[in-house]
Amino acid sequence: MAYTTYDGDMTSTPPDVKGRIAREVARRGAGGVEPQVASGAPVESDLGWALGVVFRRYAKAAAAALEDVPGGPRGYQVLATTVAEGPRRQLDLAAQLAVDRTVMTYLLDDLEKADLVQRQADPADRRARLIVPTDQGKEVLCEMERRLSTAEDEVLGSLDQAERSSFRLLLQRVAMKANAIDPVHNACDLADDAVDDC
Amino acid sequence: MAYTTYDGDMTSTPPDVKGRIAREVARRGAGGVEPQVASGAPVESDLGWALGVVFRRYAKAAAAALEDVPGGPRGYQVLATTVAEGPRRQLDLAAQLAVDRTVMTYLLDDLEKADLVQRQADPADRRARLIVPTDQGKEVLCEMERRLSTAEDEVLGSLDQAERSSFRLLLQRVAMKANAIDPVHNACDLADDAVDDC
DNA sequence: TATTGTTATACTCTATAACTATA
DNA sequence: TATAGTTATAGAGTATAACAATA
Repeated sequence: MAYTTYDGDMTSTPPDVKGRIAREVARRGAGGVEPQVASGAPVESDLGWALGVVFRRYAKAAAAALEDVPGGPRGYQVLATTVAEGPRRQLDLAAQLAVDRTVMTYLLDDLEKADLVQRQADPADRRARLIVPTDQGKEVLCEMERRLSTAEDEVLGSLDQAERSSFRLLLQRVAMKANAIDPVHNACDLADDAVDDC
Repeated sequence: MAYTTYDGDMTSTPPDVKGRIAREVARRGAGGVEPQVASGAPVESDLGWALGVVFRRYAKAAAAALEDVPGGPRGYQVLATTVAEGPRRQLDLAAQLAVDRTVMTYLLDDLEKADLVQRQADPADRRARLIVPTDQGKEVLCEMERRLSTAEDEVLGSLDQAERSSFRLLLQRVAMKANAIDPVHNACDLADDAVDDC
């Protein structure tokens, strides 16, 4: 029957929502004292469920938008990073994108086969390879970003413009903090050669 | 070296953030016309990255909080659902939690082994099994919910009280919409026997 | 000796298919 | 015949370990 893919869990149905409501009702119905949460707004309490649903929905939309890119979202990330930050060594790229270096090998094989990036010898270290985007890679990236932008709008469809930016802002702050606590990437050098049109 | 686990992608480092900044700078530096986004707030635009980071962080915290529950977050969900909604048939539970029925079998094996739930014969259909939580299961659930609540607070640590509830509200709305578009569960009958203290 | 990148292999988790027992 | 649940197995995706080339 094929259900959705495992996603690190905490997604799927909101058990707590209903659970908490049920227990709320039970307490009140039993004539118990008003519990901690005063109002009847227990729905907003299930962060895990909401987070999972939204994340899954976005991941799905993004995957669909990027389906023809080798490696999917990861291929996009490699492309986006190398275009934005210039040539990167394979291992650095792997670390920055939180991809195992062995996986990075396969990923780059696919991207190179599709002529989106190239592996070039690093003049400074003959062991290392520099990953550089091809012209076609840059073009494809532009298209991808357009599609991703559409996907984002789709996901946030229920919010008006003001709410949308408010949500993004709050989410961003939470993300920054989370990323600071448990950073994914260490190499945070913002050195850059700028990139042309898009 | 062991990196993080694949999570459906779109997580890890923010390639677009830097990318868009770089391209913004490039455009302006080149004396180009002011592009669509007027202000210098391109950071808030990377929904995918922020969503991924926050989701991953929460998933990690939740998994840690639930590490001693068989099946982890899924085991918790089974427990929470059966406690909140009463006995459920195995297949219904699987559908509701978006878990394959074959996976549900293993999951319940583990939960039953740990004496958190029981499989009981359904009087109405001798093929079916009703999943009911044990007393110990209910107790464990209470503890789990306490821990999850702590985990939630941790994740939202950078927001003050007002921002926090605003964020939850907006997220909830986005989630409701997403869930409506692509519903995970069909059986939305809110029938319930209430449950005792917690 | 340590590091970059590759390859081969093992492991984890999920989905498919075939089976038993009921309906 | 169709459905609830189980089992075995195949499949996708990731991580580990051993290797060649270079530092």
